[in-house]
Amino acid sequence: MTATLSTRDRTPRTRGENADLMHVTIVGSPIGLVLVARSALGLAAVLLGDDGDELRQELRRRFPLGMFAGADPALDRVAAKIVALIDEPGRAFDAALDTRGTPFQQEVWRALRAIPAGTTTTYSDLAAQLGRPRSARAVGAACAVNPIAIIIPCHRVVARDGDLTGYRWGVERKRALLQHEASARRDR
DNA sequence: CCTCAGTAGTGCC
DNA sequence: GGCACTACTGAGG
Repeated sequence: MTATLSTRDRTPRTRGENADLMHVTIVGSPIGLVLVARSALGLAAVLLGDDGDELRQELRRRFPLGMFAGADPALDRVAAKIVALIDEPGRAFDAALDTRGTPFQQEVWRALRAIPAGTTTTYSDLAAQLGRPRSARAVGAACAVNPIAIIIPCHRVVARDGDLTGYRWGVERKRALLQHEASARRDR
């Protein structure tokens, strides 16, 4: 089927170029700091890290022309939901997303959202699922630039041999997320 | 354990 | 259009 993108479709060169305003906040969580950015269209970034300045730099790298403002009530609610989702991975998250990427990236990110908490898939399985069985490496590259951690659960993709391979925000964080999701599922 | 080739998508020139 | 990157994978040493 043809991908009908519910979010804005941008070419690589224009990614992040619109200079719209985003509200930004940084909150603490069991896995470190979480930067949350929200545009008028929805959640635009969830970045993980240990240092607030580094998180702000990463946000700037991803949205070179973005204009950033402090927290607002809608953003606070979304941030609280995200932290809750880290604690209870099975929880639903229904807020709108403003994902910006190439059509291929959008496809990959959409597929990632269908991976249930407590389970994993592999880069090659995901590629096959998208009808591109030889694109495992490209899938990995798309995961690596996922702008919305946790909500787009790229941490649930592992190598075919079970190795965690990589995680934009640290393999140790990926391991922690997966272990917590596995145990949360057992507890149900 | 290692290297290597084949591979698709992306970004920079 | 070219070229050098990847969070890949399977084969071979």
